[in-house]
Amino acid sequence: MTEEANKATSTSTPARTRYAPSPTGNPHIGNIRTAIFAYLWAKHTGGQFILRIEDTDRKRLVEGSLDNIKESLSWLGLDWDEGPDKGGPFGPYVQSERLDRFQAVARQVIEEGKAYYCYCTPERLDAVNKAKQAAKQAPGYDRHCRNLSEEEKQAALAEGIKPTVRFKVPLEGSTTVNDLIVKPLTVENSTIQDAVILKSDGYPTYHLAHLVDDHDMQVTHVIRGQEWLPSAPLHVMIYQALGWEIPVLIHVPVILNPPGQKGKLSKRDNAVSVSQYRELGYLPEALLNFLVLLGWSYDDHTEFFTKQDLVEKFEVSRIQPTPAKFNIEKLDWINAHYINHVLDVEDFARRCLPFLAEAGVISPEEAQDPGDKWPFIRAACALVKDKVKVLSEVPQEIDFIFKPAAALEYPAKDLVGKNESPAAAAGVLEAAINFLKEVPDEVYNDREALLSGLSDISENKLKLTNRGMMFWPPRVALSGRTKSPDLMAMIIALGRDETVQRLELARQSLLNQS
RNA sequence: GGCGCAUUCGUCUAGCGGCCUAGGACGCAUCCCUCUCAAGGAUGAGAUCACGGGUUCGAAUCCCGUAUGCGCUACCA
Repeated sequence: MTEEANKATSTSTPARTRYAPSPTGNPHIGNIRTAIFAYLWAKHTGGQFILRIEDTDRKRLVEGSLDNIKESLSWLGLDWDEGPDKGGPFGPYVQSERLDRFQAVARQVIEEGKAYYCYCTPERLDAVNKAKQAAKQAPGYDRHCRNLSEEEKQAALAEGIKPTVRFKVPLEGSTTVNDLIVKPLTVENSTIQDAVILKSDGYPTYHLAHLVDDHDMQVTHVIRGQEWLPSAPLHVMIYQALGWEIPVLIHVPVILNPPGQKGKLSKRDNAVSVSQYRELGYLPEALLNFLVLLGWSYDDHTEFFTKQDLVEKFEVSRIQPTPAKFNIEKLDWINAHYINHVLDVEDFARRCLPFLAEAGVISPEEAQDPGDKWPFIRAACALVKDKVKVLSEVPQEIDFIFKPAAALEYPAKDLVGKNESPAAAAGVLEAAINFLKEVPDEVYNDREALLSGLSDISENKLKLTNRGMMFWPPRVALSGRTKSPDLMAMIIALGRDETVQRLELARQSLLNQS
């Protein structure tokens, strides 16, 4: 590692990083991952993470975006130290509220002869582009206004044209961009356009705005998407023109579509926003864990990281320069791991509440405050905690618990299962009913005791050849399905009355059948 | 079209010149556990490190070309 890189990744100086989205809708999961990297690096070094809103394109604003952005970050646990409506020493943190500053900087560079007013109309720009393309030249601005005479300027102003401001790119030499994860990039200055830095409506473009703000807000590491790499040389030139120190640049690769699909992760066939994953039943800790591992690794074997682990172990230099494909199967695995092995029953059940309400299994009021029903709901959720991948699967897995016994619908032949005849299955049910009716509460509510009690009936009383024959009919009778949660757990969760009633109902239907 | 970045099992990755006959994980297959489904445990298939040239005693690791992928080429970010 070079000395410069060493300094850039040093943890002895607190880093100031930022997430600077445009309020143009729900933030894309790829941008969110970039935000995660920026957050982790700031926290790892004991620095600050800044949220800044880049709303300089008035045409693309989408109502409610800011709330979406804030909610996405909050849900994932990415709290920002400075930002809109939170404030901070370098506010405001919304670019449309900083116009004076951008315009002042633009004026300054013009006065220093490093930028100029451009009076070209969109029509002329378009014509120039077309002409260049027809001549098989690279498209771009022809620098027509770069050396306008005083008369020409006056004439344009007299016409009422509102000029833009363009940066005067040096005609000769080359510019080098140093990036922490991508190799140094050197380009000939002659290939760079005189980009617009201030639009005719008085708003800055990204090139000016982000740079001024990063400088003013003392951002030390610019962590952004790789789509910015081609314009990074321009940014370096502007920094140099301004005489400002260039922050450490880190261009993070994009996230690609899953195997089989081409291109960047797109919403056509995939969920691309944090809120979508939330609705699909993914846990924030799992999404965070997964996203971080998409393009970053700690070592050759660690897969699970809490936010705390990540803050401790995250290194920007270990971000992969290669775009990664989004692989939902791994996300599922990670999510299942958190549900099955990290969450406790109480926590899990609480997180299931909104999904149960959404599916109509419980009422919205109960989801808000389950009250007396909480132990029952919790027990129901506990039944499937170890088999579910996402929270949204829970309702369909346990709705049978909430239905009245008579509402369970299933083919009577399912009850027979491994038994030879409906009569045999009915016999099993009868024995189970008799047992469960009479057993004392301590036994009824003890999983192990129930198991041995039923096993005893199977082996000694009914002389069945395997336990499956004993457990199958009650399983179907209680759940109405052939794939169900643990039998003992269902018996306990349903309670004695409901259990016996369901078993009895099933027994009757078998008797009618035979 | 031009410019740029990238390239290790299907996927995410470890690897920063000899420890690599390339390691881990997801997924897949088989087996074990077992009252169904999961979970868990074990085993296995799966990459001549995109391809072709160099450099070197020695290359997945360095250099150059080609191919492929991705990005940029706006008064959008």
